[in-house]
Amino acid sequence: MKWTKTLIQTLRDNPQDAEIDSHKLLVRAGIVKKLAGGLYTYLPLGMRSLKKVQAIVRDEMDKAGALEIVMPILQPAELWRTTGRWDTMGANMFKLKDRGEREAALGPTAEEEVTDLVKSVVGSYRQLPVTLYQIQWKFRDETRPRFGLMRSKEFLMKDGYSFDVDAEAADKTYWTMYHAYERIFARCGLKAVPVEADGGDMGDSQTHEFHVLADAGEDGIAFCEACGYAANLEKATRAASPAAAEESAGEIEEVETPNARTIEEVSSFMGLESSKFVKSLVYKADGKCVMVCVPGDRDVNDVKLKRFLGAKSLELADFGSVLDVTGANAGFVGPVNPSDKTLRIVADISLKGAVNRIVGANKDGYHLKNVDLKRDTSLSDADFADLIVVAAGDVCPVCGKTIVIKRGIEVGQVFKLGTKYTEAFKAVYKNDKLEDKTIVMGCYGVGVSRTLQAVIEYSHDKDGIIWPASVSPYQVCICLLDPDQAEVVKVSDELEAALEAKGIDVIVDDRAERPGVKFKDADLIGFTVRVVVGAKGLTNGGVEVKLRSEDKSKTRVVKPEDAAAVIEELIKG
RNA sequence: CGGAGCGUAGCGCAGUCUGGUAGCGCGUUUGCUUCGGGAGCAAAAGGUCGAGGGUUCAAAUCCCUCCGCUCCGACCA
Repeated sequence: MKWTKTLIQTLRDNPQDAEIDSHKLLVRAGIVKKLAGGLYTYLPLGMRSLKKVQAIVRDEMDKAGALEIVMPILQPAELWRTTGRWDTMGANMFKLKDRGEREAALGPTAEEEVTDLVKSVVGSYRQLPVTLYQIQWKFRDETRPRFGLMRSKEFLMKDGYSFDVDAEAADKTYWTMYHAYERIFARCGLKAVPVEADGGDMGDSQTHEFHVLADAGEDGIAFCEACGYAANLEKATRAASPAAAEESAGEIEEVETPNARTIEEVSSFMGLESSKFVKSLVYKADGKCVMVCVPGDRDVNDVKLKRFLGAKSLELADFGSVLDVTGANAGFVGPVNPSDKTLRIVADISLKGAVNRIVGANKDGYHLKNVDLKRDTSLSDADFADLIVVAAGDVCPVCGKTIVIKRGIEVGQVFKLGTKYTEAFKAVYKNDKLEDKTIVMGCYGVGVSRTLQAVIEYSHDKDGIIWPASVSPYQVCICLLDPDQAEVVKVSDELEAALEAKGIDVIVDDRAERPGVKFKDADLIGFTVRVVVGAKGLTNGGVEVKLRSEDKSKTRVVKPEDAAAVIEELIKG
């Protein structure tokens, strides 16, 4: 392909609306162009890379025995009502009506759609197991699209769904997919780490997220470098021990703390460390108020709390309810003697046995000193649990070493769904005794467009993108320095043909530009291999071959007739 | 949905406070010179100043309404 025959626009300046490197580079290198918030056009270069990621995903899915299908993006509301997700997913879905007032949604995912399909196609255990997948555009009405393709309203996703006869068979399928995912990301040039995640509404279902570690990542992950424990912050637990009884409890005492509401304000007002405080938050679990106490320097983990309480819904209580149950406004509430004596109080395990803490007094403008949680509150042993978000320095629940926190970009997830969807749809098969059995499901997602950006975030430098050969828009860029000299053009054309004959895709920068411009653009776009073909080089013995990942000073001068073979080796290596 | 900021040429920006012929850099087009890390000179094209309404002799600028975008937060099977 000749540069002048395609459509490439590179930009010198960073777009004003981009925050992270990969987003800036996506736009500057002419990979994508924004249409509106969260909506992007894939330009010719971006389309090529996107197709290469898709091809890798497709290849690994096929090898893992999954069958490709494609289902409608426009999904009838009825499907979603069957599982109740028309309402529970509600605001995240783009919903619409046709001229006959029939409701539908642009698919944000397809569990319902695929389960409905399988229910009508599968009837016998002989047809199982089966795994179906599609690579299809998904739509989510994100409250806040950001970071380019990272979180957009419309994105390309590979979604796969497995159907097995029982949990044991589903487990086997799960790990088949897990290993396929490891290969997919490795082939995209990524180091993606599987981390344990929370099963959400699916109860204790097993699930792993695949994350590419990056400072720009949106998700926090707890890691133990000693034993390899990795879990996202919703899920991560810690080996927490009750507070050591180092000191004897003092007399409880009321302190005036005017206008000091937050832990930060109160601790600086009183001149004490925030860890000496107990942060008390009032939540509504299934509509009923619950107070949660955690150390002042820690955050409540909503997922753990919800699970501990066995609640279906959980949200922070409104200010009015807080006042009703405690007798004070938010900022001055605490576990000691709330106005509602029936208020359920729970606390993080690390507060068990804690003495001499400071808590809100349930009286505006006051806090209590020297609180002994056992002596002064209604908390019993059963009210303590691991309820906080793990933080750096916590103790690994597996090996007891120290946990570190890193950030990651979630590029994929594998999930055991159990029978949540198949029960809702009554998707059953007949076993060999002609008994109806509910099919056991799993689902497996890869954010294809997000993976594309993750590659850039993972692999770039100050000059631009550094594409791995597997997903580079073109694997080789020939910088043709003297396009007006027939002899030079001939060498370039022959090399282009030789590379293409080897199945290597190549773009020839045949623009009437100065060398510097071509080098800058080649670096910015980041083609895996750059070849310089020019009159000067040819008189000095050949063409120059350089990997984008190599230092600028590093070049190989290669005889033109040997170049294709050398490049082939470099790409393989 | 709350808080903040921005919207002027394809891209990046100035001009708005203090109303008076719409500017700069990059990019684009043409010509000449240059030619190994985003060249120089010369000429040129390109704008309903986000939209609508109002004030005024006069509005990019002041006022009102709306729309869009970005960031922080909330949200994210």
